[in-house]
Amino acid sequence: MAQRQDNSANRLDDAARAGWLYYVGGNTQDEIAAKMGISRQSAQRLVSLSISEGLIKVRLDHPIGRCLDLAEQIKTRFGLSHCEVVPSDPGSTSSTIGVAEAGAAEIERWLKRPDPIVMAIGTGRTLKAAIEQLQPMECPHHKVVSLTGNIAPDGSAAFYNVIFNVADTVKARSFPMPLPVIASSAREREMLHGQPMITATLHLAAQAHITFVGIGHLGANAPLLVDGFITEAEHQELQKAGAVGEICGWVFDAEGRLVEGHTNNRVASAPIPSRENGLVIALAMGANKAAAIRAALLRSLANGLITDESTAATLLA
Amino acid sequence: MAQRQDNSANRLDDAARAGWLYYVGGNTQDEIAAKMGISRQSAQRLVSLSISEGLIKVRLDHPIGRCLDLAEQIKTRFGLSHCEVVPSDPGSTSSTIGVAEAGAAEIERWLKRPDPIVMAIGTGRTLKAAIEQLQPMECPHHKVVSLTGNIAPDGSAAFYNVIFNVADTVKARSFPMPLPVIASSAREREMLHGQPMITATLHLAAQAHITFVGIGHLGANAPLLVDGFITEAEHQELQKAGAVGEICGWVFDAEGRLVEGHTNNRVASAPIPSRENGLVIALAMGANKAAAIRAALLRSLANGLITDESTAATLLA
DNA sequence: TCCCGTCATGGGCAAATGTTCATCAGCTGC
DNA sequence: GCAGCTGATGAACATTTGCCCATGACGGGA
Repeated sequence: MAQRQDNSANRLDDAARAGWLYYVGGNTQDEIAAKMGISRQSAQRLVSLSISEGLIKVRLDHPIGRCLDLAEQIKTRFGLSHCEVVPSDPGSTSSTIGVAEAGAAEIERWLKRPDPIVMAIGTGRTLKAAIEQLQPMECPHHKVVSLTGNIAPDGSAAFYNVIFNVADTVKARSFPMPLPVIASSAREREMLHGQPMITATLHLAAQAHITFVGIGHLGANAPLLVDGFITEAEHQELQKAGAVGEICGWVFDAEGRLVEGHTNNRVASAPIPSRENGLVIALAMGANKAAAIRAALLRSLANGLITDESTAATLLA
Repeated sequence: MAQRQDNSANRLDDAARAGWLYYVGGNTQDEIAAKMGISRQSAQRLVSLSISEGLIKVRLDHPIGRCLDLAEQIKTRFGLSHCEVVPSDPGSTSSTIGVAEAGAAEIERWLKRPDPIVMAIGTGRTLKAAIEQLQPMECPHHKVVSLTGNIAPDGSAAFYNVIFNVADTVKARSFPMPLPVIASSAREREMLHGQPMITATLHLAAQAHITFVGIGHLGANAPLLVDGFITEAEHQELQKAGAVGEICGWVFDAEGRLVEGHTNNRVASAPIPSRENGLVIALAMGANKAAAIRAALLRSLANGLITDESTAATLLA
């Protein structure tokens, strides 16, 4: 067992070393093989392992003119405090590519501040992808608070709740919400929210200086539905009620108005923190989310956005 | 002029976009060429431009990354051909931890070579610890030669002379030096070195392709003193003469110059093999050795180093 | 003890990448 | 208007990389 762990730890060490030699040191795989005393094929495997394990992180440090233009236009059109547009890869089917990296960079910028801040974190695939790009750092002076419950309907941990990942990576004090994401009734929600610890966490969330949220759509394969937070019937009801998107489970229509009744009566998430006193940045891209994003921005459910070029163009069209 | 700026800005924009598609998007250069409507060669040039312009930032998220960075800095600063930095264990008081293992790995890499080589070996605690980590192997085609005598002042075998251990473990032909470490006089040294077998061994040592040495300090509890190779009086004289360290008994000052006279007149060790034609790797770590290590590297008494993170940081400070 | 599944290894090959070189467009100065 | 220079371009070639596969080592279980 110890042997096993040694081996796998060594393997990662080796992968890191190979990845460093390759990407930072600029060696060829042959050179790496020679330096590490292994075959070229093994070196290749280590290099590729260093990528697949996420040891190597690549970031682009240059604002592309067109993206800057789009960002500026979106800021003006929707009255945002912050907007970032990353290049699109027309061929890629990834729904987070680029936005995750840019989101991570923005989160890091906030965490690097020496003065203590409260950062609120939503949930979702995009946010999770962003968190995975975070650089490990030491931020014991910041507080990171989750806006959503971390219990899935089947009782397991909600997979896309990322508060623990964040806290682990940046060593900040974390405030999860030990709640279901959507309660079984309005009554239950009130009861849960009445618990002193939850109340305190909700209070903290409301004070967040900076918030990062994902935006979910409510079309076919809506994340809320796929992840089992709502039933097929509820999904159809919500669609019938005009719902186009959701943030932390809070469902809104094409004008960005929260849908009255339905699941919104039972969502146990904290309200989206104030956009008057703080910055709420949404991370979202993709044609199928465009309507949801536009709606959220119209009513200022978020006052910041990180998206990609083609989504930005769609929003402006 | 405006035109010029536009062009160069566009070019950087394109470079950024190409670099992004390549590194973040994972496209091939052919795909980038197609998407951007340029030839593959142009795409290649843009990608390479994005690197040379520093637009693309690669980061390695692994403790080992810091070590590799330090190693690179030390190589540059001291003009070394080889440098390896192992992670420090802040809690450990061992003076060889990590370095011994890394040294053993490096020795093994050399011994794995199919073409015959001459490996010279110094002496000391660190080196002994490294040898103990060696994997048994069959290397009858290599020669291992000792740089130092193996007779302690009291006539016993010098404890930290490791040539026999090496030879045993790797089954190489070994060439020990049946001499005292420090002769009783310069005359005696000349006489001893005049013996045909010794002369042959010294000649062999001078040709070493690869040499591993330890570095000793000359502060309190200097190994030379503790092991009885020099007297308390000699120790004080050496310190007064500015000595800060020694390699194989050859004492040098803070600039890495061999101290004239004193014990250096009587040291029976072979001279340190050529750093022009071969690689001389020093294994050393620890705050109390830092001055000695720095001195040795400044004058290129060694052109390779294996050390630990905190020592590396000290060397660069 | 032996069998079988798992996994690392290195050979071989196709794809991708990097480099060199001849060419050519566009600009500068005469 | 023209020679000369600079820098971009793509063809051709050399190198490097990614991947598949046969092989063999290792470990767990019958």
